[in-house]
Amino acid sequence: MKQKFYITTPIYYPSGKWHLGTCYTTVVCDALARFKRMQGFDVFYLTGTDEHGQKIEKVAKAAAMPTKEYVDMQVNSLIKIWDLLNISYDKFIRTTDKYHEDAVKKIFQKLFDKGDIYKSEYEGWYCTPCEAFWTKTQLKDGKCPDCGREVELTKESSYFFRLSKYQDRLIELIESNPEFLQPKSRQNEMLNNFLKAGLQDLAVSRTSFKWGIEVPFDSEHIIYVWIDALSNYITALGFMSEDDSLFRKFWPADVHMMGKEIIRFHSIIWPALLMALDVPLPKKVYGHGWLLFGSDKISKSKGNIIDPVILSERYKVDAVRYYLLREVPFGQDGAFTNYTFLSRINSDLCNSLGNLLSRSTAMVEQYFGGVLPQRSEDGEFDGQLIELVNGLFEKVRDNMDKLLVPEALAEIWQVVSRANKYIDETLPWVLSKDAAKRDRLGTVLYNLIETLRIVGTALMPFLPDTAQKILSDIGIKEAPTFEDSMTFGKLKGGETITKAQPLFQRMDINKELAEMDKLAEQLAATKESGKGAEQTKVAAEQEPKDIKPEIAYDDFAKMELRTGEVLSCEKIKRSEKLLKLTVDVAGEKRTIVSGIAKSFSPEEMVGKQVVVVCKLKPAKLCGELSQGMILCTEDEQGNIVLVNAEKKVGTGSVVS
RNA sequence: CGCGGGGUAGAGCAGUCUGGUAGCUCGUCGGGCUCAUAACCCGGAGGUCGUGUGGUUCAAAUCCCGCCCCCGCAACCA
Repeated sequence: MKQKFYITTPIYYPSGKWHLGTCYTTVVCDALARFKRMQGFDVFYLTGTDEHGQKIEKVAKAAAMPTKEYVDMQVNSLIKIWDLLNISYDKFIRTTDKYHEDAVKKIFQKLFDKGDIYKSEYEGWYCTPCEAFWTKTQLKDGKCPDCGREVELTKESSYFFRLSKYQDRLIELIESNPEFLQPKSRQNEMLNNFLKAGLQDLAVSRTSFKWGIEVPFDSEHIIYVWIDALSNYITALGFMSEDDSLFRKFWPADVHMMGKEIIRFHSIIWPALLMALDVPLPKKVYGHGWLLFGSDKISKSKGNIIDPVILSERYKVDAVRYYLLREVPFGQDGAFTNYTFLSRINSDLCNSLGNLLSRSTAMVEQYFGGVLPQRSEDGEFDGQLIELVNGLFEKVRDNMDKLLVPEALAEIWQVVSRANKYIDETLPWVLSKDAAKRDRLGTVLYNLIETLRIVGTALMPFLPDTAQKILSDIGIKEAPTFEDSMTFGKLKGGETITKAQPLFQRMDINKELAEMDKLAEQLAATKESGKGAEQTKVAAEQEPKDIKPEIAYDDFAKMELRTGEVLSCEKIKRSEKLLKLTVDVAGEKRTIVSGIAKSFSPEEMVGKQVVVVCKLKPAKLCGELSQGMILCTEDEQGNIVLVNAEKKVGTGSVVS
């Protein structure tokens, strides 16, 4: 019987714009799923969306759309991204799917009947503008951690899950089963911070919003995210439905993959829920690190492009997949920059891999008319190459089994490098000039093409398009099996080979970085003039923290900041957000275009003192040339607030 | 004293458990080659391993102690 393998991504929250980070987990899971399938496992790969909750309700309202329409739109765009990225998921679950909602109700009912859910009161501090409850520990200086305003002690009726009851079993689970929660560093974090500190029962319903699944016996209450979202991993398999054959076949999950920020829910709440339901626990919960989007030190780039669609269309899907799979050390954070992205494409995909394919196939075409010769005369250097190639699959498998995806890829590139070196050692172009060395030449080329076959096969789970192209370039039509790939020497000879077109186009990095800068500027400009403040704010919140590198004082000193006085101000017709200001800075009149129209009328700006960034390269916004920038910040509601000197000072005063 | 991770060449990382020649990728410099996408191959330069001229030891990046700095977590950010 085939062994099964069930792997899941988290379900994603469709409240903002999708970006590269969203793709990371999904691409990693895809490579793992494809690799397992290739080994003959019966694989079920689940991904999906978590669509309920107050925030979705709000965002949809801000976008002036019915809630369901809004999530449909978001989900469609996500599915398009998955199609583009060649994600081979077996099922896409939406928490708004009827079967999921039904199963969640049954789960809730079952836990209630069992006594693991009870009704009580949720005492918390309520922030009226934010419509949010906070616990005492969440408050910042006794005020709302979101907006900083006063909160009032309020009671809300709520259903509670007896999480505390499972505390000891959870501690036992993590302590006695080190495989369950990975990487290991998270185990102590969970144990010390939460489990041993004592678990409190968990509020699992809300009355403050409507967009969700109703508690089956109490329509006032909506089932909160814990039970609604986490249970997707079993409802997707038909748990508590008429047909639960998939559940019986695939559960428990082999891996729940996720970003490190949500391992707490998956290693504490989720197992506890399963314990309460008498369902076996998943085998592994893995919290990977983040892809951070910092500014680009080396290129002084203005912005990193993190839109997966734009990147895939410009540089090919497999370039994006490769970057995600290779660059982020698993279990740690990795930083995305335009520069590291382009470098990876050039050095690994073009120079090493692409060039190997290109030079190898070119020689078969040139020296043997495009027909692969047979292996007939072994020689020096062959042994080392063949040994490395023969060991490749085992190494890749070992790494993949440990979820070490970048390491698995590194092993493949070891072989690619060795093959490039083999060409230099064997000097085929010298052999080609001596008729007596024809058999040896044929063998060298055979060895290269055979190496490419195995490399191409090994790449299938990671870079499906590229692997396919490599294999078809060397005359292989049928998809190879895992078995075939294990051993060197399966090619028969006689295959038709033509000089391959480049797999990836090599780029001039500096030029390309400049292009990316332009692109980033255009994107920023459309964002500026486009959507409403609320949506932009939500999208911004979704993005991970910007980790900026430290700068020297000198770098700071390069900026010239001066105070200025607004002499006149008018709206720019073509834009919702832009105002055109004329500002006096030390007697010099500058035109500055600023995206503050949502918060300021032109009239109220006149006469105000502002801080101006002077030496900024002028930029055209909506056809108007802007010579500088006005410093602003934003409050919690997304209102723009001007940054200013404490007292009125003379115009043109330097800010430092 | 909340818990945890980290500080190693210009950049990103391995090595630390089990002390013994500090390694990998990218970049940089020099050489080789001409099959190939100015790619490929070889070699060099560059590190007092955060710090204390701290302790243990024949020997410390590694073990112990003190200090400094960065980062993550603390009830839904992939």
